Amino acid sequence: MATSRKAALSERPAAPAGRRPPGRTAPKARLSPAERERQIIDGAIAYFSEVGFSGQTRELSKRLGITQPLLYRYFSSKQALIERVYQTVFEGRWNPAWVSLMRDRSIPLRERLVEFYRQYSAATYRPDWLRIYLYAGLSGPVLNQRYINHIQRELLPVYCREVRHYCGVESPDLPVAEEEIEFVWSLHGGMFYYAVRQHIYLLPMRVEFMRKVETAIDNFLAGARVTYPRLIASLHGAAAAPAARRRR
Amino acid sequence: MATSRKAALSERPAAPAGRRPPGRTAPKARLSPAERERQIIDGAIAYFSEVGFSGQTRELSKRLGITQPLLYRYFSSKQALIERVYQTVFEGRWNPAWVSLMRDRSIPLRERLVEFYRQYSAATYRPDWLRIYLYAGLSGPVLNQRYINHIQRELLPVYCREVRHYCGVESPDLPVAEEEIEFVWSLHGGMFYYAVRQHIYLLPMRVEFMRKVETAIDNFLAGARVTYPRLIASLHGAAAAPAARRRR
DNA sequence: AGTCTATATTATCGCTTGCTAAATAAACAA
DNA sequence: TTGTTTATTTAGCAAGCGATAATATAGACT
Repeated sequence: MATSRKAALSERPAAPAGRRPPGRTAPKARLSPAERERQIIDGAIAYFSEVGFSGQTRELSKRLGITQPLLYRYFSSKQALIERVYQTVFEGRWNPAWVSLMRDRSIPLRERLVEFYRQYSAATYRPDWLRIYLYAGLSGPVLNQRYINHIQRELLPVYCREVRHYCGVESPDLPVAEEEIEFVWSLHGGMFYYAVRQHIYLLPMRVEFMRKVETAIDNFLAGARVTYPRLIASLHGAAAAPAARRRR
Repeated sequence: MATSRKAALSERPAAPAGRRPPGRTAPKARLSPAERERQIIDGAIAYFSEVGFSGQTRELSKRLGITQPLLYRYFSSKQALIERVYQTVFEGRWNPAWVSLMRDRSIPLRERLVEFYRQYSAATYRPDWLRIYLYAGLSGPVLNQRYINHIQRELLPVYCREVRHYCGVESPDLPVAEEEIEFVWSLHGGMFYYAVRQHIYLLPMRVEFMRKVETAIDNFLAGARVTYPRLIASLHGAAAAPAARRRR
């Protein structure tokens, strides 16, 4: 990400590379393939997130300060570049430490959730990520399915077990049910839609994000104290009956 | 443009249905301008919601069973057609009765909310609406801003006052604050994201929508009983202090 | 029927777009 | 220096696209 900023700054050099002062980063001249590739990907993320994937390769190359055929030396087709953009954005911004954070019972659950959304929003609730995420979803569900499934398998079950613990209804033997996953999706969805309103619809947000996060988490947890035990009980009733039968 | 206006004006009793070759449904015959226009718009909604607004007019006309130049007899440009699609989708599916429903205290608030989401989801949480809504937001924020502002001004303040009533903290003099609006957005956002996962990402939803709605509303209201009075109190503290001074 | 008007089609223009081949020039090795 | 390599540019094709003018024809009216 720091690299993306750096690359963005080095756009639009004036002089057509004539000489190369030693020790100075030449703005436009020959770059090493790795460097150039990186620059193209970063530029493509910025460009496509702005105009969508129907944006033209000529305009992209113009913004990069290179000619359009050069793109095809590094990517065999526009589609190949697009898929590289997807991959970079989706796989590059997930932090596995978030799962550990969520599991860390030395911190009150409320604070864990607040801290998680602070970090998660800093990584993904940004215009480029959100726009590419939505463009991707509209052009084909596969990548978003993978992303959602990742969250649903890695993060949310932990989330659920911690909410169980918080509500005093720990059932280590009872696997996390779909109803529970869906239950915590509600909280997550509220945050996501805030980000969409802010960064995609560009609405003036009159309540700061972290303040909203705290309010939403407080309400979620206060409600969970009441409704989560009921939810677990209904699952026990439905799931434990056959299990009990098996036990006999 | 002139042609499309003119065509729209000559809105004859439509359905000329009398002149049909006996025993054979004429597939491609001349239609009245109103009929043809309607057909094009409906086809455009289906087509663009599927492939996005960069879809080609030739392919659209093919699906409609007409030739491509005919589109230009009814719409001066592709952009004009697109804007007509926006207008039809966004303005055509909002039901003002939802506001009255939300205000109807002869029904318990929980049931009002459930019923609202039953109706609202039937109208808007559908692939075509959601896709056009997202495509629109990505190509420019104006229309979505208008839609969100509509919800935010017409529906959510009512929503908030009913939640106040539910939580026993009615303050008719205290205008609905931004914090309260944002508070109820959380609930709404959770529903929206469910719809996106279902209809855009095409994920297998293992908890039925209305069941999720009930769980989410129950949790929202149970939490509100605890947190909403605190929220209102903090607003009173901030807003009523000057008012109290005035009272003296 | 025959006439006329507006609907619909055929043919095509001009521009854009993804992509490629050949030419150019910067870096490097001898 | 000279030669080799390869990053980069110049030039351009072929298909696709929005849009228009000219032409044909369905259907209403007398």
